[in-house]
Amino acid sequence: MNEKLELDKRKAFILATVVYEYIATAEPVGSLTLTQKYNLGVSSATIRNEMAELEASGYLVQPHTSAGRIPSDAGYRTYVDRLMQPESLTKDDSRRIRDEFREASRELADVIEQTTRLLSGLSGNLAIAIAPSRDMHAFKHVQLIWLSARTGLIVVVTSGGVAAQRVIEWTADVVADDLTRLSNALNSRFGGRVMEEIGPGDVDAVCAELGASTEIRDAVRLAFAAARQPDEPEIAASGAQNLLDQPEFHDLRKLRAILRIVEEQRTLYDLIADELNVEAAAEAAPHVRIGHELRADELSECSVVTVPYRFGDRGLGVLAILGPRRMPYGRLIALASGTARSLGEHLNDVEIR
Amino acid sequence: MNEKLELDKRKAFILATVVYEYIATAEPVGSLTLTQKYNLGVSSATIRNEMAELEASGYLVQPHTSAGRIPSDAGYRTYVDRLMQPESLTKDDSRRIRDEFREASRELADVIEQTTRLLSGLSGNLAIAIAPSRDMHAFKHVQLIWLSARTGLIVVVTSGGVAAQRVIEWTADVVADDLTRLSNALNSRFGGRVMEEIGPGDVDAVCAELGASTEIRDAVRLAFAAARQPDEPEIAASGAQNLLDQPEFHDLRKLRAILRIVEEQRTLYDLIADELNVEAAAEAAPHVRIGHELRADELSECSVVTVPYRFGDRGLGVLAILGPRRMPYGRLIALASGTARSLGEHLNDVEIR
DNA sequence: GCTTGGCACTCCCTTGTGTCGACTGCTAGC
DNA sequence: GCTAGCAGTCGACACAAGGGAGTGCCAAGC
Repeated sequence: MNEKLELDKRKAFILATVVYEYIATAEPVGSLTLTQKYNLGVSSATIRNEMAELEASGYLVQPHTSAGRIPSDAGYRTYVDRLMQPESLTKDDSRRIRDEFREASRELADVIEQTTRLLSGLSGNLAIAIAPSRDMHAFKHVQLIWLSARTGLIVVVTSGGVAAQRVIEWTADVVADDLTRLSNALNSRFGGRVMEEIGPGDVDAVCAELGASTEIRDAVRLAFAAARQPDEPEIAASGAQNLLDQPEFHDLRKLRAILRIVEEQRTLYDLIADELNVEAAAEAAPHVRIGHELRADELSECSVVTVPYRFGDRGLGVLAILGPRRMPYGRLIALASGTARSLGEHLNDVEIR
Repeated sequence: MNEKLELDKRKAFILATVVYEYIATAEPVGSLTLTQKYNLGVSSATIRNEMAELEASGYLVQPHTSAGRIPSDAGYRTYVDRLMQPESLTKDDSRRIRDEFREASRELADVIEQTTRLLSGLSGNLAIAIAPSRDMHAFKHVQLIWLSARTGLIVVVTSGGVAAQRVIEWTADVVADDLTRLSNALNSRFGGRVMEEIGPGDVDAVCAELGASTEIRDAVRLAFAAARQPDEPEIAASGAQNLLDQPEFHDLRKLRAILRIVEEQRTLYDLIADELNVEAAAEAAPHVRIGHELRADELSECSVVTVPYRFGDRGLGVLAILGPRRMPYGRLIALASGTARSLGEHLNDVEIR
């Protein structure tokens, strides 16, 4: 790969057209195709010269001598950053998104999953969603419920809904009144706070005041910990079978590598989650990572579009679309952004105030 | 397909060996292979005659003239029903199952998913689990929780854990005391009952006695309905990428058809759920369906092993393994049965009494 | 009458060959 | 700087030949 010479207008147009055409056809693009299908005003020989220079500069590559050119990572990157024209949602997509969220669940986990289904259906790729971070949720309510002398239930509610619930078994008998008093004390102490402000120490303090047993204290601690940070990352993915339609995944090894990533939620989470930190402060803008930019060999022929979405000022989640590098970036960015916006609005609507 | 003549001992052995060998190698089995790898005491010519008769009777088929034989659905069926020797769990599998459940979650949805992960890992196929039916769960507790004048939370607890929870918004102000009184009334009325005995009429009666608003009544009704019968079937599947390793799924069309079935939970549920009814009364025995017995064209080259599992006397779920017809039935039946047993025990342990 | 060795036959799969077509790079001329 | 023309490269495809695995059948043997 040589020096990246600044692209003159014609080179830029040729590069953009090659990317566009390759995305559409999945076939290497030759000089003749370009002159025939697009009005370039010059002959194919000229295009050949230009394409040779674009290849020397690292924007295009040639699969083999007698084939046309396909974009390199750098070619896609330039296309996405500078050449492509932004698209907006079509009326139809817009309507489908609106309709979907009109009937969406109030339950966070369900919403997340439903959203990936919607987005994978619209985009024809694999869609992923990470639930909004919970640290900024407002504490709403905690209730310890007496089920029997040796069992109870604890429920923590935040502005995002039921954030933790668990059944507890105790080794010593517990009285219902004690649980009620503790619930009341916790509620009055924590009311108005944001979840990230409530640490184990705060729980301990309240429990100590009321003389709660260590068993009860531990249960409350665990519930609050789970409310802030669930055991497993809250993530959903769907539409893996869409990838089968893409010619680049007809190679079984690549397909297997990707399916493995999707089934292992942890790696999937890691793949997307850096967006949570990077973009936390910045404006919620779509972000595209192409091929090797994903820093995963299995994904070197993939691209990912990520869009953070806001849950009021109460947390940040991420939507993502994963597909072949040869993806319609403009449309997918519009889809992801539009869906993220509607998702944010929906979450706002179902927020507990 | 002709008359199914009763198999004499030698035919039975040959059929069993062909199935066994084909399961192991995925290659059509010829007469020479049989005489060389297995001690049959007769020449390959004799085997050829026998195999021709087995084919005439419908137990074997020949992919093409110059190939060996592979089992037909009927061949697999006979193998599974009468020829195969039952296997028991290996020490190693046994240990892995035990270890897994030792650390398993108490949360039903998590357990189900964890189980499919375990079973797909052990079996190298696609594993599916349907959560136990809830009708026989014992009602334990219902709690209406006041969050604010216009919002509340309702939680229904059964012997299986938290069966329903939902946040409710009201259009008229609600007083905390009313919710508490209603909770108490519902609890004392329904205590000791089984969920299937609690209908909307019963809820209405209690609400009417306490003069609860129609809004509150509807919320309670919905919560009880959801506790008995969730909106979506509770089902989990994992290990789809295992199927990629099987040569029969290297054909992309077949693969896509199967992935589609797996991603559509509804069809997956329908595929497995008849076991719930059929086996409800019978003893919890493994059941194998082979090829066309599945009554789905896309699955004509697949088999499914299903094993019901009991949650005490309180409900019935199903574990299933889906894979190519050419699956190691003995091992998979042992794995599914063993996992189902451990799952039942685990659920019993975490049951709320 | 069952079994067996032998043999002709079938058909898939692999390999090799040749043709075709797409595309390139280069050169000479405008 | 652009273009037409041309030779060269290489993959895709079709086709034929050969090898190999396996069969069915038959005649001979125990």
